[in-house]
Amino acid sequence: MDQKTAAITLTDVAEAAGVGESTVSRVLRNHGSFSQKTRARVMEAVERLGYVPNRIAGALASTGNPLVAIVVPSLSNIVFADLLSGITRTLETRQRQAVFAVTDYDPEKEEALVAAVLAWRPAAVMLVGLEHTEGTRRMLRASGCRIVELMDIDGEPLDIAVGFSHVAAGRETAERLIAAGRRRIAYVGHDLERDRRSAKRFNGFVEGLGAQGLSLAAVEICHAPSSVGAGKAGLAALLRRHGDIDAVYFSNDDMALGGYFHCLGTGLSVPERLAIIGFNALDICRHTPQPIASVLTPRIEIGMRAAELFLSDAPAQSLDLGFTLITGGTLSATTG
Amino acid sequence: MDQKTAAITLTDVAEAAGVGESTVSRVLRNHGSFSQKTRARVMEAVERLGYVPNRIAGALASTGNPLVAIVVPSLSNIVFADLLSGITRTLETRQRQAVFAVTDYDPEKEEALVAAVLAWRPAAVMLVGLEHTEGTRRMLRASGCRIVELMDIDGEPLDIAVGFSHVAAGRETAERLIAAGRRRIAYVGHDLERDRRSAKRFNGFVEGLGAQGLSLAAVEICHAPSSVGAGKAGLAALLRRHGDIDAVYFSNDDMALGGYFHCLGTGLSVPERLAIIGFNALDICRHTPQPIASVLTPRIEIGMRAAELFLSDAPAQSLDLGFTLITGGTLSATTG
DNA sequence: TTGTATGCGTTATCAT
DNA sequence: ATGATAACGCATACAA
Repeated sequence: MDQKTAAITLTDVAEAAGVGESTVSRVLRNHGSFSQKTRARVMEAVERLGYVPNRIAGALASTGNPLVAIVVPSLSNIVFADLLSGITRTLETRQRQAVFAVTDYDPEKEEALVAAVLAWRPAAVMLVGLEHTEGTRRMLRASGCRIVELMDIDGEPLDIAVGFSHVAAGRETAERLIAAGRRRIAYVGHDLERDRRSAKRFNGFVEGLGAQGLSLAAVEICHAPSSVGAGKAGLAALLRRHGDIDAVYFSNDDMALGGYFHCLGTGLSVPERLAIIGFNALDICRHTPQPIASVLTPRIEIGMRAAELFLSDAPAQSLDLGFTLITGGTLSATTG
Repeated sequence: MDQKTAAITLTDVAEAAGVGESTVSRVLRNHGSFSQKTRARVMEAVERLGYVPNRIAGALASTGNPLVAIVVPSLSNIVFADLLSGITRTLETRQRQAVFAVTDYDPEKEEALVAAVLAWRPAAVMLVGLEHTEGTRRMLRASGCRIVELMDIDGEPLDIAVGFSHVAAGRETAERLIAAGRRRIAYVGHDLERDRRSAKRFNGFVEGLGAQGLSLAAVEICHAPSSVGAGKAGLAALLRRHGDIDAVYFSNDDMALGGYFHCLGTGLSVPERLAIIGFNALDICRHTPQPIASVLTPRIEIGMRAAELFLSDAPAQSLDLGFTLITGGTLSATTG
């Protein structure tokens, strides 16, 4: 059932066109020289036979592999989907094919998956974050292919890194909250051990508070992936213990959205009684009755720039694409 | 910089272990027979040299290709991310690697991308929906690989189809709205030409209304991809023209969420004045102050089952995984 | 149990 | 401009 029609090959085309194999190869890749007449004959044969070049064979024979490996922690978070979009959009323009894998935020699994994709001898492997197991780092370095670490620049990249500083994002969020007059500030977050970047934001946030002589009034951590439900439950739990807080920093917008829904449901006035700020500036949060304050991260652009750097054979570097605080709405709409 | 360390090959390992190449190959794939002693020597050499098998060469040499191609319309919709998760999760257990591409809902682009992935001679290509260009269908059939069409079973599959009936989903939604006592029913949707499945739901919905002697009281279409913003603007526009409708069917949950936010923002009471129902049952919509009525679609399961069918070499078939109406909340919480 | 040789479908290097 | 031919790195008969 599989090979009903014995796959037709370059050789078949060459024969049908009455030319040599290398000629067909040259015509198809538009590389080297050939007359327009032979070109026409070759193309005719290709059309007639419905020939589809075998890239596996091509990749083996040629030096450069057109495959690019992408390894992300998750797909349920829109952030990584955006990243993927940016990357593939750029890759397509250069005939590159993406092979990808999902780690579920597990460093060991990441190591296994990196090993798996490396077996395809990709021209580059793009992965999220700067934290990897020693084994992962070793394999990556030994592979000789380009390595692109995405979304984070707080640390030493293996080769190319494209992202922004999560520590700075956390710190600036704290500063903004304080500038808005908030003092009893809490944090509601998710699994900090697995999501290293949210941990960095948390640290930056605490540091930002400390710089102004403040400390966290309360912390609620949900030991699970971020989700709207977790944010909602997290804020509810936190308020039960600390009814007096006046602002909450959520580990990301999914969590913040849940918190906001909790307030809507219980009639807690936002931002008067409680300010809310998240992270990522998801599209959804721009359309809630009150837009949710957040930090806009250039995810698609990160993906695109990362792919471009690799495609243009750029030197090793750490590229900071920054972020943008978006306030108003659930923070200081009227507090100034 | 690329090939600083000349990639080490099977031959190198064989030499280092003092055995033949085929022996190394057998040991590594745990296939055929070999003594434990040689096995140890081979593994030692593999470890020492840091050998990573070249799957490109392996795929070319062996008959079966471990690559599976996945072509989806978009990534910004969680639905497809879920689908991907389900597929890759299952594929991983069998050492299959996914190559993927995004069509942006463009049939022509789909054709080009299918051609591109086919060049990798995948064991299967999985794509969304049953509608494809004639060219796409021809290529797919000629390829001889397994074809898995996802998310839709309203039509003739090329090989395997796994999904549910969108027509039925639309029809049942209409029935439920009517059963809840709604009569002045409207529709707010997005780009029906590109998203064929939402068009099918729309048709089923209209048919469902017609069966009860009703017809659509108003329709608002946004000629763009679905989004929260579009849903919000769409409902606002619709209510401006038709203030008397008592229920709205949204093309999906992103749109419905936007509509719901519009109601929250303007104080329109839901579901008393206006019932809202969407499609997909996104996680977010389970946590809004009122859960948004919707149709739960088994996206992850569709991905998993699809991968399983292909892996188990199942015969051509159309597998209906159904859907589940979730009401309450924004529909008939008290209307009975 | 193990090694040798052939082939997979290209690309690339040479001649011609 | 074109055609042999040797890699590419592995799997797989087939022999030993």
